[in-house]
Amino acid sequence: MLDILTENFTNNFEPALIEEINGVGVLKEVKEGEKLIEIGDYVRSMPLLLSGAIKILREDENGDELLLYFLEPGDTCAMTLTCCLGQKKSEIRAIAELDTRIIMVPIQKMEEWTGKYKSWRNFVFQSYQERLTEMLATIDSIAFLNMDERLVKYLQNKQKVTNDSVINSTHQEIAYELHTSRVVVSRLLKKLESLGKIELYRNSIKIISL
Amino acid sequence: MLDILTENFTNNFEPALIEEINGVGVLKEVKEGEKLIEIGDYVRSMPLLLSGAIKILREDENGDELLLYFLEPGDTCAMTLTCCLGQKKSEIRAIAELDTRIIMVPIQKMEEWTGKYKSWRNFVFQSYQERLTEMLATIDSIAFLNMDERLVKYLQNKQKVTNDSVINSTHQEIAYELHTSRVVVSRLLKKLESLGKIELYRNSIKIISL
DNA sequence: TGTACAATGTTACCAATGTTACTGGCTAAC
DNA sequence: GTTAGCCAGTAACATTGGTAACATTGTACA
Repeated sequence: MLDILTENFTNNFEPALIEEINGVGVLKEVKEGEKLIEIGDYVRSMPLLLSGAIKILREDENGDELLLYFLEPGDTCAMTLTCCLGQKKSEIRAIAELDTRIIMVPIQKMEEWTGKYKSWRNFVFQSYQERLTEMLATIDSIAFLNMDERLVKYLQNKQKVTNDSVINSTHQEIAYELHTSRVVVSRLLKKLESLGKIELYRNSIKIISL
Repeated sequence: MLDILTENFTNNFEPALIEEINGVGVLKEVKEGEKLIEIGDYVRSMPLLLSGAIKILREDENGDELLLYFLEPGDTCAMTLTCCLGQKKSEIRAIAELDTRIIMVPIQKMEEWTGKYKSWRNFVFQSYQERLTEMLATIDSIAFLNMDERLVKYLQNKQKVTNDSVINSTHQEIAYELHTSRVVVSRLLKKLESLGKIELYRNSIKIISL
């Protein structure tokens, strides 16, 4: 695990900290589609993402979903931080977008390290910053863009995160994440296909150029 | 200033920290409507809000606005924190919603204190948490609610922040903050009035019960 | 007092999006 | 091979909210 850590976080963390993480952290592997955190869960440890990707979802009282953003290698979940510190329940759902490896660090350590390691503090602050920025981007999309533009952004984002120009999702799944209906997604995808920007197949979408 | 500080932040900060803030902080008074930060500004100091309220706005490339949330006494601007640390430009606009008093703290101090004072760290983390929570609430509103419900929330929020059941805004101003049009706001307000929930006057709205 | 202008009221219409319903194709499981 | 169920395409229609245009009212000020 020391190797993986050094490889992924060496730019940020001093060796002593890497050593400590290695001492208390627990490596966890999750399969694509597996749920990591459910809304209402209490969170007792903090994830450091080594490989793969995790999608963070919001849900309203009717069970309607909305994709907030993706976590990528080197990221941590700022929401989790706050949950840990405040002993609060999770406000979001986290699901592995790909097969993913994470290191789980107990909360107490995380608090101790903020006093002890400058690099850790910077890491935590940077994580918050990134999350706030992602949230702003999400707000921009919902507030200022039409559904067709949101769909394009969604596809681009998905391509980037999975590093694959073929997206293996059904229209229904996309509709959930954008909080719209399957019919609307089908309609807009068909339009994109007729413009030659994507190709549609059963259970998958091939991105040509967006 | 020491008095004001003790009064507003004594629950959070240890005396030594209050002392330090008192030493380097600069008291600033801003009038209602005055702009504190513009999108693209570099931010060099961090605001601690003593009294009044500040509204935080987002804008897209067309100049369309959207109200994100309000800062209230005891709050600080998490966006500013990240801007300071990362030497980034502001992503948001900040305007005094009421006559407001703030203490401006230089960035260098803020970084120093995160290593030195546990209470400061907690304050900063808590600020981030509150901001993330507010952003989630904003996302919920935009994504899951119709305009009539968003308008009601807006009015409730405004009432709470200003501590006044009379809202002194034009329909056009409300439309900007909700990112909709004046006609729509007028339409929906009229409906609320006919339901006996508000009373409409020129330049003001009186909230009866929402 | 009259004029100009800002704020609001109101209507008609349109575009975007959501909803419902039905179709046929594909595929896994038997 | 048959069947059941998921997936996608499509049409028809409903709803929400945005746009344009114009009328009316309130207010400041010449």
